[in-house]
Amino acid sequence: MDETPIRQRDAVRTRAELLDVATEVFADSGYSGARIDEIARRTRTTKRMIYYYFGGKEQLYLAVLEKAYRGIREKEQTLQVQDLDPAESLRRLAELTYDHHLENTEFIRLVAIENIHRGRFIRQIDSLRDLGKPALGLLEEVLVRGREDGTFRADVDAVDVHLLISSYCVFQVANRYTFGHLFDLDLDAAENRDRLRRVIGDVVVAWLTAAARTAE
Amino acid sequence: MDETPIRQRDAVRTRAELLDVATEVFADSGYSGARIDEIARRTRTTKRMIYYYFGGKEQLYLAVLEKAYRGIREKEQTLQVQDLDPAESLRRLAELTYDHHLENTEFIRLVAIENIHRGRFIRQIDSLRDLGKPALGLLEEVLVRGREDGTFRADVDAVDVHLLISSYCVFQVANRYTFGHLFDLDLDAAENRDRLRRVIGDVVVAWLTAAARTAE
Amino acid sequence: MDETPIRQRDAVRTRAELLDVATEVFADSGYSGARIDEIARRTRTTKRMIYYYFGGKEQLYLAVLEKAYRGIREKEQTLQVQDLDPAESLRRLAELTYDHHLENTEFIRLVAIENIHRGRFIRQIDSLRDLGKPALGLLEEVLVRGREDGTFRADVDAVDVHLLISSYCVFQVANRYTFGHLFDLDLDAAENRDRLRRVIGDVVVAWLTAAARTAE
Amino acid sequence: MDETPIRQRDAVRTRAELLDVATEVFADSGYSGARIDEIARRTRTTKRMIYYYFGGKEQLYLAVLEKAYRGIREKEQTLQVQDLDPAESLRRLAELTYDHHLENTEFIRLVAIENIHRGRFIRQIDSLRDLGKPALGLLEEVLVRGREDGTFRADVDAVDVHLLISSYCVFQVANRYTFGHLFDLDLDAAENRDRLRRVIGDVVVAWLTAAARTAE
DNA sequence: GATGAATGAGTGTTCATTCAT
DNA sequence: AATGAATGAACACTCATTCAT
Repeated sequence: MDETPIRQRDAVRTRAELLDVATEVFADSGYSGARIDEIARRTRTTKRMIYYYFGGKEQLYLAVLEKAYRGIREKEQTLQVQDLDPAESLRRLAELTYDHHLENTEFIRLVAIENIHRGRFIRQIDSLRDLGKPALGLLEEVLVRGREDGTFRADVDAVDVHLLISSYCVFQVANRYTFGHLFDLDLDAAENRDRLRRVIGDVVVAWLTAAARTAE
Repeated sequence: MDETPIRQRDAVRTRAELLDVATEVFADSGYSGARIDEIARRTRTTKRMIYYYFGGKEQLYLAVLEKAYRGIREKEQTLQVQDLDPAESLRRLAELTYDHHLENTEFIRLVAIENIHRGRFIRQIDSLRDLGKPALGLLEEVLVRGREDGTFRADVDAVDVHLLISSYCVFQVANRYTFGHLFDLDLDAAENRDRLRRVIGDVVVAWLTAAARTAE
Repeated sequence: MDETPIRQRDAVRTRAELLDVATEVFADSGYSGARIDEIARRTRTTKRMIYYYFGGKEQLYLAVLEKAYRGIREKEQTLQVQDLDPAESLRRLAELTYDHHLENTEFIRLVAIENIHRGRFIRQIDSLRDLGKPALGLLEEVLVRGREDGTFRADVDAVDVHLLISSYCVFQVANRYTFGHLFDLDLDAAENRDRLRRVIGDVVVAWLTAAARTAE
Repeated sequence: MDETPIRQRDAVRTRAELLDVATEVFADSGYSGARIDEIARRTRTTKRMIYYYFGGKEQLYLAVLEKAYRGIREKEQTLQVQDLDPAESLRRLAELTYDHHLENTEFIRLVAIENIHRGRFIRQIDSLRDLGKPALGLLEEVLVRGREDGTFRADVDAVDVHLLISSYCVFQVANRYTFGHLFDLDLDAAENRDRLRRVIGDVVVAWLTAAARTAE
């Protein structure tokens, strides 16, 4: 099946390895803090190859960023909540998002790094523009079902719900160190996770159902 | 009245100026990305003074971090919500926090940077340990009032409410660039602010009042 | 014959040149006083190369130290005194050592520098541990021959003889400036050398033969 | 008796303290390696005072050097060997010199440092020129007595004997680290001192008496 | 006489990158 | 396609010293 010549297959593998290691290093140290030398050292190749395959530090970072975003969106596509009632679907969606974020700390860190740089790099990756929107589709679907059966208030946008859920879940990962230090609470500890996951479910359901009930 | 010698007054001013400029530069470029030379250049003094007053890049960053946290907590102390009923107090608190964060983007950025470094620096500043806890006092007070008059559910902790509000408000600032790029929504735009502020108020009130009503 | 690529041959030459110049500069100015910039300036390359080839100032100094010691020991191996009677062999050995030291002032200076640093650097060079011992072999041989034919006293160790000779010869070079200033005697002047060389020969022969005669 | 005003007495004490600490630091680290800041830190005053009292690093070092040499010569004046026969006097002188050097390692180190700098500093201190010569007086006296009673050979100069003894004794201190490393012999260890002291006594007596006996 | 504040010039080191085959 | 050698520019930091009262 795979008729790619050995040399080329190696090239592909080398490229992939560089990308993986670079992802780790950038996520770990930030863009300025990451060292080309360290990336190379953690690889079976030399740093010369980074220039050969990617052209430079910035292009390598761009490749890391694009791959990370694509990977995360692909995983999101697999969420399944259709067979539940609207409120339960919403709660489920929030809690799956919560788990999803805790499992992808590397990605969340890359996003934080990118924001430190005011989105200077992501703005260069056109293919990522509006990449988020499809992710709203599933949420929108749930909201429509909830509005139709009168469970959910009608004045809340899918993007606002997404913003709320994302904020909460991203914060757990992105701000875990300062929050932990100041409030003496380990957001990453297993014993807190169930409660923290339930909170975001409770919150979104309460929010979406609140006004609806009020309107009764 | 002020008999401090001129030279010493200058010293205080020079130190303060260095700290202010360093705050800007670190918030702008991160720890690794910040340049001692740039900080000095933007000042009336030379980079030699950074070593004279602070000892080095790391100590300067630590001073920046401590000052930023102290400043933010002092501002928080001035919030006033006592004369409102529990739900309105809570909404008010959330919305004031929202404004507060949007006005202190530099601080939020420093916090993000610190988290990229896994809290390595903040951990060295003992005076900041548990600095957050007093900030919970006001919120706790509101929750107690709400529980007492039956408005609020009793099973929600102040720290969890604070986590929810902080997440939402921090995200607005910290993730504004990537979120804006992916969802084509400018979280910083004036035309969105009122709605976004109202959301967090609605959310916390809905959440805290939801179970109470349910319990009826 | 030599199929080493030009680039690599250059590399070897560049490294060697750096080492030679560094030897001069360290011997001249001591470890702290030596300047990386000056070493580079006296070379066809840049100071960047010092870091490329050696890693830093300390490693360069270590390389200088090791090379200097190895060079000196290699030269010592070439001494020939077998065909003389014990007393003449000993005198010859002392006088050759004398000449040897006067010809290697750079090495003696490096040794003095290293002692100022309490042997902190040489202790890191395992390959130099016990490097001196082989140097004792030749001397030991002469002493044995002298003891066997009754010329030499039997209660003197080779290492003690070596210590005496070394002391005298090293002092000529290492303390030449202060001794010259205080006693108005130029230890380096050609007109003094013959007498000073004869002294150490006389001394060791007198010492080793003294007790033997006494024992008669 | 001492009517010096308090302020001036303090000045004298401060100067003396600076000199003592500077002696330690220079002897420890060499001229380039010594730090003005460290000297000040180990003092009850500030580094500004070094400039006030001495003018700069070089002048401080010169003061240290002069004081060290004067101190050492004063101690040497106290040696007493008159009441022994020539050979025993000579042996005694060599062994006292040996002890003297082992007790003044700081001075020996300063001398080594000065030689590293090719006597550049000591040459500026005219008062030290020929300071050594008086030290030869005692030795000269012994040699004369020995020649007169036929014990000592007549063709050996006091300065040559002094050179031999000095070489041996200085080496014990100045080269103790490298010699120890290469020959695995601790020149500073108590268990070696008696033997090493006896060696220099044996050597000079053997040397001075050898030719005399030969001449018989 | 005494001193806290300030500093210019350099010091060892590191960075991402390109040269030359 | 692949690579070992080389590098300019910048980097954080330190030194002995002087300013200004």
